[in-house]
Amino acid sequence: MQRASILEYPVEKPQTLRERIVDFIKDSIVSGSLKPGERVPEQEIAANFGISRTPIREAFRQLESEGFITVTPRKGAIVSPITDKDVSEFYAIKSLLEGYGAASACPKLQPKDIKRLESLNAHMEKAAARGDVKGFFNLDSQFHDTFLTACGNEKLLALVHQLVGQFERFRITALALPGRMNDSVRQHAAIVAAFKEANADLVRTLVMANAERSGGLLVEDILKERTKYGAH
Amino acid sequence: MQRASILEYPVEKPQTLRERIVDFIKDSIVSGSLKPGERVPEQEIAANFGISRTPIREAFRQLESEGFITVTPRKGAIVSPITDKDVSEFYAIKSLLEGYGAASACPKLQPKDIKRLESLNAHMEKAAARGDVKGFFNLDSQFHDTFLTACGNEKLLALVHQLVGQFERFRITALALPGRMNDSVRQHAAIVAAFKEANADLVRTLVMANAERSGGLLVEDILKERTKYGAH
DNA sequence: GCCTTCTCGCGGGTATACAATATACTAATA
DNA sequence: TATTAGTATATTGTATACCCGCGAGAAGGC
Repeated sequence: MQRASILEYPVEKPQTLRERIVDFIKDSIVSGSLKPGERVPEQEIAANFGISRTPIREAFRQLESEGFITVTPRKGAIVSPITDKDVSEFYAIKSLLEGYGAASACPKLQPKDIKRLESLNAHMEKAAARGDVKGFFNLDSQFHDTFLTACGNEKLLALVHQLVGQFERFRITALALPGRMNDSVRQHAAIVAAFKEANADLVRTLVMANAERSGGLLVEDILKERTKYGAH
Repeated sequence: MQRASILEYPVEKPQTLRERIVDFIKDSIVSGSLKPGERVPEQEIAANFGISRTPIREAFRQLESEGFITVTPRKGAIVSPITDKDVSEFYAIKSLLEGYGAASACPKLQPKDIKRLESLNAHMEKAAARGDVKGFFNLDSQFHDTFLTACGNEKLLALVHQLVGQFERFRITALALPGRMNDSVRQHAAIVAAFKEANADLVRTLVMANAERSGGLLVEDILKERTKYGAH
């Protein structure tokens, strides 16, 4: 039984094999090394990790519930395909939930929260300048989490996290679209200004616009890609 | 997410043992025979069903992801405790999602959908008159599903289903509060009228009010119960 | 030559055995 | 008597073996 000698994660290290497998597969899907529609055979993973199928099967159940993979009995698991409709629907929901969260957070936001938002956006501007999509993405997540946490609705926060986790690879694609990061920095600045004014309705509108813009651009991009492939 | 076990015709039974276990535990929790905080030992279930622990453990992973149980490694599973804060947060989110879904469905709703809504509400009125909470609940679910389906956002529908499934026992409690069913029938009538006018904003407002009223009354009731117990 | 059917093998579903850990209980000591 | 350390037991985590459904490919009939 190998113990603790596998791989040390920075902060929180999964305890059970199942959790490690869940993280591994999620990362593989999000990073793109596992593509939508691709099969995910239990035995192969078991062999690669040198473990039995049991923890892997349990990981599959969890990943299935969270929407990462699709399992058909007696046939096996594949990475869940995601269509432009899925993306479009996702952004509509994200926009709604974040808009509400932001508006709710508005009267509760502390000066230090505002400072944090400003600081994060400043860092995002730098990340945009050097074209650091991944860094920008992380800062952006923190930006949104700041007001989603402040709004106090923990279920909302958890729900948004679940959704964005599933669509992470698409959101990164959206940020990588030309000009999108700088665009987003400007939108964030407007959001912070609205927070300062404690204008909840404006905050909601701006936050929703931020999400919808990302979504709109991304769907457009996906359709363009599809047309390109369709022409071939 | 699994299909709702409520209105399901007994045509197709779950194929795998795991699915059967998932349904069984869900039903037990929703019906109240498994209480929040109560332990859910693998072995006991395995013995009762005369099967091994393997399918049960897989069912646990799924139930955990859907929020029904809470599993701590090497300690075991308990039915997820639900606080008044959870209920309050749930209704806030339900209100948001359904409000949006209703508003989106507004311009798309066909005459037959409106007729369906009216018919369902008429049946609800009868159910209310004879105090049939469970029947009312089923009709109410169909009522909401009608416009959530019409809105076309499948992810939204799935998300709402996941949430309401988890809070089913509380929603039934809410309906059982004195006068709530007749109250709800009146609210539904107003919603149908707004749909007929194709007034999307009004529809959204009314649908949100419908959810918030249930939530408010239920939280009130929970707090009252708690005070009562605290006095003992 | 094509279609049908049977068989076989791959892979997922389940059972069982074993390892590891948390909790309860006991006992010993201050 | 109270506290704590040690042990026993129960329960979860993991590994392995077996079973069976499903599809691919071979074999035989038309």
